[in-house]
Amino acid sequence: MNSDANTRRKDTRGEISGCALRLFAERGYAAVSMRDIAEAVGVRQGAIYNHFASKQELLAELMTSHLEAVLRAHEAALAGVAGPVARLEAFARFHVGYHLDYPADVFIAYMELRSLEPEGFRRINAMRSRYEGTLRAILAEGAAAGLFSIGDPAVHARALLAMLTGVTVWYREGGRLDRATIIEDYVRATLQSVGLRMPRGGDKECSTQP
Amino acid sequence: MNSDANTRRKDTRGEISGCALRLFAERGYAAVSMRDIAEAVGVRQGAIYNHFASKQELLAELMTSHLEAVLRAHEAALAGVAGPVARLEAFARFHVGYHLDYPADVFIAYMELRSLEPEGFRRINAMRSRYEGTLRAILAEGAAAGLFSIGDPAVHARALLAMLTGVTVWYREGGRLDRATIIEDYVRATLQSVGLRMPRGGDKECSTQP
DNA sequence: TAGGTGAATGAACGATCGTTCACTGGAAGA
DNA sequence: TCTTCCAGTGAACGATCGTTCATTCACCTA
Repeated sequence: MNSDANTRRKDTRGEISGCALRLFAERGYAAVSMRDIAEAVGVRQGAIYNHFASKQELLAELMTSHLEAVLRAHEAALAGVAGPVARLEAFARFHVGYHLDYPADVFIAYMELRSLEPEGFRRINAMRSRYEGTLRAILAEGAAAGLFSIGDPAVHARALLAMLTGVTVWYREGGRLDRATIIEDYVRATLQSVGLRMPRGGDKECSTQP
Repeated sequence: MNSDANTRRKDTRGEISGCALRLFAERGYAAVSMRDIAEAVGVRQGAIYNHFASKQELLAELMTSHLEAVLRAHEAALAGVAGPVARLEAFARFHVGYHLDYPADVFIAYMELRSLEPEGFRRINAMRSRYEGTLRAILAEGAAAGLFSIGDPAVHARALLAMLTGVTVWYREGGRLDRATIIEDYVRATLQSVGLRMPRGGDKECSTQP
């Protein structure tokens, strides 16, 4: 029963993170109290402070670990992919897929930046800028090579990030459309937005067939 | 001095709306207190209740009047415009332009839906759905006519709305790019995203010139 | 000039906020 | 078996929350 004990061993810290993540995403940082989080975990409010120094640190921790995971996964997804077109497609595919898998993490990282106090804001905003910068670089490279037809690369990068991230706002598991279809739609919109035609021929191109 | 008196006559209700709008947009509904709003207006907190029944009603009022204005302006912008391509361009041009003019209103209407209590939520969400529906109809019509190359029209509509609305997140007056340039970039991205090439020839097409 | 009216005040309310802390209980190491 | 020690408790703190209300004030009408 030793491994069982290890498996079942309560991971209060992890549960606090998970519940706080969900609640912050649902209602917003300011609208969630430490008592709400404690109740969701199944402890009293004092217990949280055995694991996190403050509500603010809890938020910063959630955002930091999320952004570190995003940057790691993002670098892995683009590693070895060469050329602006292929890299843009890989970026879009990764971004939407990751956001479908971790909607709450992403939503918080985008929405609650303003809830961070200056120090945490600077650190976490720098990580976000790094991510945005890689997309901007792809777009600038493609435009310089004459492959993309876009206006300002920085504007287009922000436009695409907003579009791709927006999937978290409406997507719900078990809805009308499956994950793969949604990703393909967003990838298509992304590639076409820079003036490309579809990556591959016209399979499943038709939009009106049921 | 009569007209002067009328002109200078204090419009406390209007000032409360304006300050609340700005503060809600900056910090979020839950993070702004009635005392914060009162201080911004220059009155004590009790005075607000002479004009609004509650904080919740104040939020609902802001969102309702904004959405009514958007729907009115949107219908005017699309009136008489025929054909999916022209209508899509008009939609994108209107949406970005309006959002550049009223970023705080728009930001609140998108972000604070979850802060509304059930009744207000239903009413205001219905208005938002109406707006989204007109874009979805344009896309479906264009796809059915074989003009647009898109996946699911509902997905693409949400993708475009997220992209176009995202301009409010980063745009600041007096920045590097002027209003007209930004609008053109977003219009181009929108039209190209459905598989169209640029609306008009190649003037100011180059993306790398300074 | 007297009376009426709507807006602003400022103190107060009960509730809830983030946070602290002396304590308790139970499992791990000696 | 005894000791140690961390995690959890539950009450309490000062502050702040949305809201109320008796009162005061300034202005319009008659």
